[in-house]
Amino acid sequence: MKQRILVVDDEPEAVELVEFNLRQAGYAVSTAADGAEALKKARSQTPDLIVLDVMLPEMDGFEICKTLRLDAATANVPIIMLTAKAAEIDRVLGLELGADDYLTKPFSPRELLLRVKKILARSAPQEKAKEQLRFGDLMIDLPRHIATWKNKPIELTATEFKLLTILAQRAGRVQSRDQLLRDVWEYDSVIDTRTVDTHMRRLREKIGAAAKHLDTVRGVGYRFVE
Amino acid sequence: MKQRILVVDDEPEAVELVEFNLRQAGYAVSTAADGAEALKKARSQTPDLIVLDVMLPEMDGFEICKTLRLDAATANVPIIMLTAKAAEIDRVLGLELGADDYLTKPFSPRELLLRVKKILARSAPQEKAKEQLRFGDLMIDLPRHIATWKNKPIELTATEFKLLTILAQRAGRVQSRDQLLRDVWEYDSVIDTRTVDTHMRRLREKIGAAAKHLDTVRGVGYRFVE
DNA sequence: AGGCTTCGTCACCCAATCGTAACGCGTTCG
DNA sequence: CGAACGCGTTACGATTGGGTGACGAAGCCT
Repeated sequence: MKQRILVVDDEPEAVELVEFNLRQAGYAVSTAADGAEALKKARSQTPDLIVLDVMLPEMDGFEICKTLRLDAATANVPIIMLTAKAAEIDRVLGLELGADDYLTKPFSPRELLLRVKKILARSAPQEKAKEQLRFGDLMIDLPRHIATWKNKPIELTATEFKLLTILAQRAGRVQSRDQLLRDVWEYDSVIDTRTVDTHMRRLREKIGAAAKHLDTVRGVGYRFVE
Repeated sequence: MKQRILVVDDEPEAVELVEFNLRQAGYAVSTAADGAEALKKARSQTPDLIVLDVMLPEMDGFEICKTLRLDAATANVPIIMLTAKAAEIDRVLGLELGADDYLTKPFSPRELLLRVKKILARSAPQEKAKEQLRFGDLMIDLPRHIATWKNKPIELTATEFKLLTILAQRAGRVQSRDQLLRDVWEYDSVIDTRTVDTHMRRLREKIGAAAKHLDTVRGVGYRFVE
């Protein structure tokens, strides 16, 4: 599966150049011309890397960078800043804001690729086999056994946590009650299927607003929607 | 404790400039003027970072870099390469050889500091995690086999200490009783899982106020929280 | 050998958690 | 249009999981 890179720049030529080179190198590329579009795409696509120009109309690169860092969904996406000014203050700000690297324009495509490759190589191994699930403001951390909503922890019992996890891991696909009993309660369960309902209810109660992710499919079972 | 940086360059002026700025920033600095000296000091002092000029008499920066990477004692020390040539090939080589970053001369002291700080910030927490753990007023010293609370020593038995250590090293992640039995008691243990409970109790008793770090996750296991 | 520490196991107890039954409401279907 | 059905909701008894105290065995030191 290709890694996705979001390129943010208001100059079409610059975007084109960068996009071409990144595609050539085998990456999937999205683009955005302004801050609003950048934030929207960053959030919806959660790319593996963002190449971000500092000079943008309305919201500049620093603003975008800050905002991205504040949102749990994009806080960990590495960012490479592009700046036309060689002025050092820009660089400092760029790095201290949480950017992972920067390039001063004009830069060679080769140098860009080098930086991109390096950053991705560093962060790739961190993508531990789905140890952490994120859906908007909802976060589920398997090893920590913690679920949070808007960074606030949700108190869940062991079964509730497992139920939520199973549903979230199969996001989009409907799970029948029998299926859930097998996966959450471990097969062999001679348990009433209505038990699932009760636990779903308790789960919904506890996760509050996040309950919107939990869909009931009448006559079939339950489904986690993103 | 200050972090040590080894600066390798054959031009005394360059060394002086870099050394001054790094000291100013609070780092301990060693210097070397050629490859042989660099390798020797790198091995004997195992600095936290090496700033390495490419252009050196006899053995050049690339050679040194390769050699450092081959030696287990220095394989993981981050390296920042300095190059006077803007030629890209140098950069590529520098990064592909395992250098962690590079700077082209002339560079500003501020930019160097920025890079240094960034690299150290990335690798520092990994190193610390090995010898000494700190969580607020609680300190665990692995090599000394000592734990303290507000600088006052806590008397712990061998198993208690190991249990605490394992939990602290995996801070945040829940450890099941079986997991703990395997890691603390060494696998093969035909020990009752309830034994873990007892030791947890004794541990909590002894560490007193620090017990707030030890969380019970009902139905799952135990977790060390920061 | 004797006293002390450390360790593993057991038994007891309480509270959190779980499974089930019962009730009620909206939906579906004959 | 009404009965059957499916699911949410509430309530409650049963179970489980883990804290706690106690005890014997093994190791360690003097």
